Amino acid sequence: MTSKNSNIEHFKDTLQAEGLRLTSQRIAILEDILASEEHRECDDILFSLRRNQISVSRATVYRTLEILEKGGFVRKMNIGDGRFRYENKLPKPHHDHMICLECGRIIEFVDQEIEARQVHLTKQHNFKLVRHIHQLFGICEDCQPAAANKGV
Amino acid sequence: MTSKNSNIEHFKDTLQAEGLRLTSQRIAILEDILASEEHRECDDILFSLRRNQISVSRATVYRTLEILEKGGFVRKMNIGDGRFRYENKLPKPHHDHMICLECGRIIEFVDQEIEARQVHLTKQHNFKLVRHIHQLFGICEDCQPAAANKGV
DNA sequence: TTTGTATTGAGACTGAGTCTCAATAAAGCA
DNA sequence: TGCTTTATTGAGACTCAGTCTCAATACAAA
Repeated sequence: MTSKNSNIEHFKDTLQAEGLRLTSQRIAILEDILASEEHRECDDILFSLRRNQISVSRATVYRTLEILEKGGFVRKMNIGDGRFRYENKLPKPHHDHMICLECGRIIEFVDQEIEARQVHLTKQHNFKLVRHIHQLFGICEDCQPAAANKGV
Repeated sequence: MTSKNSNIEHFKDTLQAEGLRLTSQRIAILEDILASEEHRECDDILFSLRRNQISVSRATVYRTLEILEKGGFVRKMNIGDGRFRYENKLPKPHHDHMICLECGRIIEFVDQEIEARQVHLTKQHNFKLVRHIHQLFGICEDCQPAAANKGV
């Protein structure tokens, strides 16, 4: 609760620094994201808000997600299926993702050796690394029996 | 030329095996792709064909790219900007990409250590690895002076 | 050559995400 | 507190890559 409130305070400061206003919609969206550890698409967030009797338009969710992304509150990710996912970024160190092709489950991972190799490789090409995407697609533990039955 | 013809033969076999027909449009699209080492989007291929006086509809290019992808002739890639890129996959071993945020240039790379770590990490999670995406975004050598002037 | 059917082209359609604009509501100020 | 300025919101129009439809065309087996 304390950390949640401090996040709201931090958000307030971020908005003020940019000359943006603190609205009930923006707070509701941030709170909804802080309360979830999932990797959700815009409509998941929209419907989650609606379940809590909070009515916000889709446009406002997209607009707020953009502000939250720029402010470092959420991470926007593309898993290649045409829709962006957003995850609560605040308490988390950097990580990449394993994505189950069967059930969509997302497992987070980090590996220092890979991180170091990336730096090494980009240096070789005199390429200034800004960010990276590393996604491992496959079948998660739970889906392997099911996938085998389907001949995958 | 010999290898190009053998690729066309291979394509012919692939089509036949699936009960699909060998049409002039399909050959033209494959030839255009075989002649390029770039990572192009659908319209780049379409316009390249038009420059060579070959008229094919956009729908047919998309349909053929799907067949070529399934047959292992092309690789479809998503660099997160909302449009898919296609690259000639035939003579190439597996590789990943560094993508310049300034000019869009794509540099290919492979690293056996990273490949090995991926296998190791997925095994730890009892996750069956099928494919992966590893993209390093940043500023390429040529764009670094330009980017510095813009304050990037 | 005929015939059955896969393929093509043109344009309608889809769906995620963005934009527009009138109505609303923060927030600084009197 | 009320006033005023201007950012924000909501609804729906719009965009754009990619897919689908369907009548016309053209492979390819006989």
